[in-house]
Amino acid sequence: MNDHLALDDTRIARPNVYQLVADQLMAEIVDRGLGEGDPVPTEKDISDRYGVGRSSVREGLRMLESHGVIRLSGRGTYVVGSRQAAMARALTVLLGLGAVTLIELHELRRPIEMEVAAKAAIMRDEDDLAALGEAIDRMRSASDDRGAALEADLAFHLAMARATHNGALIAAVTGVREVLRGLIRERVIDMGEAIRQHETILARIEAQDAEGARAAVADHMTWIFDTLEGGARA
Amino acid sequence: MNDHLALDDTRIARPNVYQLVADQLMAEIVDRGLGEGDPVPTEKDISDRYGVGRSSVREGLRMLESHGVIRLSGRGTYVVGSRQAAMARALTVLLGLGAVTLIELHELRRPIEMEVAAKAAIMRDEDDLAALGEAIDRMRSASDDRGAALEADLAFHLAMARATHNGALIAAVTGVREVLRGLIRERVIDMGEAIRQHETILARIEAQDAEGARAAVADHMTWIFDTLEGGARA
DNA sequence: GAGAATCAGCTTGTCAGACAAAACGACGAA
DNA sequence: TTCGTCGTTTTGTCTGACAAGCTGATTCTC
Repeated sequence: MNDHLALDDTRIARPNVYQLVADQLMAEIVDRGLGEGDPVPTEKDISDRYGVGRSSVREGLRMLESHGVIRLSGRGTYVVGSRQAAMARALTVLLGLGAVTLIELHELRRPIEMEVAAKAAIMRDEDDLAALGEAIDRMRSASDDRGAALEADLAFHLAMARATHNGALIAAVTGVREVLRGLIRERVIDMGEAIRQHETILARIEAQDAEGARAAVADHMTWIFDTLEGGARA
Repeated sequence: MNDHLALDDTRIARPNVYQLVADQLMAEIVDRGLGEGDPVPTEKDISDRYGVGRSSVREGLRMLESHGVIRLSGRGTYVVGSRQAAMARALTVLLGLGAVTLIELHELRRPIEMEVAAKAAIMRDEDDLAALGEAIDRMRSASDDRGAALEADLAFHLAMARATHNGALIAAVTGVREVLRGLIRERVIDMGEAIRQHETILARIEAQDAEGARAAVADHMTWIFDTLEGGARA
């Protein structure tokens, strides 16, 4: 009731209550250091504490939910969502709008993964190497279960992103991974060759050979692209 | 050990009405080919046509609004938003959550811009070259107005992305650009040097020299990073 | 007749209340 | 201890209400 703003000069828009609720709630999540799965206050709680109607609270919650900042637990209450979900949501929207195709998305993925490999070679620690090795082991042991093998494949790329210790690269790889997951699942992939390529990449990262890792991932991306595009011809 | 089925795949999710409204409305925008600024049906119209309450319609609208798919026109009604807004929104959320820092974002930007330059050198047509040249001209003529010069700088990078004719690269550059705009605006930049670097990049693109363009952008990104990081020490 | 003032209507913003469905928690019974 | 019951809590959804801002038509004034 104390909002008295001048709106003629710049693009300053009078903030809506639902927007304020969303901003405030996000600040609260960050300030309290809430992590994935931690409970979010109930609608009534927020409504009472901020002195706003439940409709406005729900609209604010929808904004956070659509970015994956919060999600509905199976039991009907809200909890904090994944920290990197926002990128995947945005890419899904762009695909839905037809502003981006899967081929184009792969052309964006390629330079990102190459940079990730180079940076991972420099920044990786022992835990990162262990995670990368474990992902390859899972690819080997699950070579008869295509679904599990592909999950292990994706886990390798995520572990490589984590090894960079760069949040933006992790978010980008995670987002692209989520969106491509459905596409890749339908393709027939030569798992033996995939494992060999991942081993090469890991060897370069282990040797802290940034340019070697970058080149190995470049080859890997080219191979994946050819595989996917060949299957996509229909 | 993880042999039981992941519940993600088999989970039965009863769709919420607001989610259905958001999906349906987005499908309607795509099917009708609505572009930026085109009007979106009113809340009452949607409510009547879908036979759902206005609350649910508003919650669905909030989901689309938070991704930039729709926005409020100055005149109080909804219109279709920018096609690439979703990426910028996602990055803003990630920054707000503290999952990404501006330095990390720049480390993501660098390989993307390099790939953009290389691809632009191959894909560019005459219109693209004209747009790139015009952006540099605007940088020159506005060298006394720092705000206008920076806008022209950003316009150059956007024109370069457009020259790739790849929606994913355009969205990525646009998103990063929007988020970095605020940061860059506060920094003192040597405009003469910036113009020289842009001219070098354009010359390589014009010559269809993909690797030369990539290297020129790499130098440009390194220079920008040093400038920003120097100013960020506080 | 031309222009200005007014007024009715539409659209969004916000709140309050109502009820159903699902889940939780406490409490007592077997 | 285990199980079933029942009241409470929380989300999902709809309806109704009113304020504020804008649009467009009508009416009034010169």
